Amino acid sequence: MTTEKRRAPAGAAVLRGEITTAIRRALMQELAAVGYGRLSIEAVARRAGVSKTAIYRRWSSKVDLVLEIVAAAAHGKLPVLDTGTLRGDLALLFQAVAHALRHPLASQIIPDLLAEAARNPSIDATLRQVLHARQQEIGGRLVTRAVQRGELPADTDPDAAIDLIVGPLYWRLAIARLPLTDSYLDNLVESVAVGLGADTAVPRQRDSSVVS
Amino acid sequence: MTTEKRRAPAGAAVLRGEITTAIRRALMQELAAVGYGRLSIEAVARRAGVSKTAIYRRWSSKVDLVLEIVAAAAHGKLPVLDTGTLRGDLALLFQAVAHALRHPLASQIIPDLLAEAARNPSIDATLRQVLHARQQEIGGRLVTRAVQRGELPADTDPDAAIDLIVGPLYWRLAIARLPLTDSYLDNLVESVAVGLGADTAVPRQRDSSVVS
DNA sequence: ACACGTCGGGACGCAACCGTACCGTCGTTG
DNA sequence: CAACGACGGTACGGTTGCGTCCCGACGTGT
Repeated sequence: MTTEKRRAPAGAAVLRGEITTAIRRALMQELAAVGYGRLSIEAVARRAGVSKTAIYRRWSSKVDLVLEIVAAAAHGKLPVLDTGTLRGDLALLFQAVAHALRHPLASQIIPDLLAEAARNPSIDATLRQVLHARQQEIGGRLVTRAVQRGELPADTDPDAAIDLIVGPLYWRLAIARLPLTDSYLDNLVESVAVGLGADTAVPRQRDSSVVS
Repeated sequence: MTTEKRRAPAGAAVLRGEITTAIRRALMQELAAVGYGRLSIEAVARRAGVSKTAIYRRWSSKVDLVLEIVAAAAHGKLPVLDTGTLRGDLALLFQAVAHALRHPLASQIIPDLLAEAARNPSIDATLRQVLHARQQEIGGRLVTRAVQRGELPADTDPDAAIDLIVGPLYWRLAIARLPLTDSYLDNLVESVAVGLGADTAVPRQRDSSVVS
């Protein structure tokens, strides 16, 4: 390999970032429009206003393209949350999830890819990495802190808690596609908190409320 | 139209039920294998061991085929439930849903079609008819009876209740694809019941910092 | 026994897409 | 300033699937 002796690409021989950006945007739109199953490279190229070669020079195949872009888009989303109370954490988490799923692109792409993950190991692995792992981490932290505060029983199952936290919101936004109001979110916070095992009603702190 | 004067088809000129059945089965398998997006009539015909014509004689297009068969398969599933208690109703409903989603075919087909419904009005309408409407009906009845028994507050929002009931189980089975144990279901029944506003757990005192 | 008429099967034309090879273009580097 | 070399775009063969048409086969009703 004489790669060391060749000079680095420069000038017109370097990838133009604007075109890469256009491909990314077109892919997301196309993914939302037709889904992963019907996704075609040619359609992405048409929508982006570039040639197929421009895509194949950057990614080797359809899965590569989708995985890289989706992973990048889903990375660094949810914030670190520590409001001091279980209900505060839940409210913040729900706001973040709701905001993410309000994007029409996300609300169409995510269910589609989750369904595709059931039959495509590569997609499954990537989604588990960027979505599930992240949710488990955040949910696990949320539960752990709540247990430490004494808001939840010590034997709370983190996985079950995540189901209870994420399930209802995901169902409403991504499946049933019903509107989401502030009062609904408030009620959901209370329902989930109580369902997890927290004391009912107004957050009367039992003792020291400041734990950080 | 002289259809009245023509005699009815008979003998070899009548649809053979065995072939119709083979097509149905092949469609479900193919749908689970490649999803609605990539579904092809030819693949269904190959898998069923019949000719394309056999399919086109029965259904006019791909959407017709999928909609008719899926609607039929999803029809008459969930039982009428009235166990006398909210927790009993929930346990029974969860058992039914879990049983339905245990079928690998269903657990792959349903999320796929739900995702496809976001962009295909025909599928959306059909699914709302056979799934959502049914769930809303059952969930609504469950809530109504619980309210009448005094187990739930009178102002319980049926839609929100359905999110809380169906969401966690659907998430675990269809999205996260984690295993489902009896103890998990028991805990889920209790969590959902309490989350909906029912009195906590076994008639212990609400002090219950120790919950097992 | 015969005619009826739909059956399932194979073949065809058409369209879309994949992945690649080739072409002229263009900016940087020596 | 000239050569380098990857750039974006077009064209191409191969593959797959759609929807339709024609064919012989076959079982019932007259």
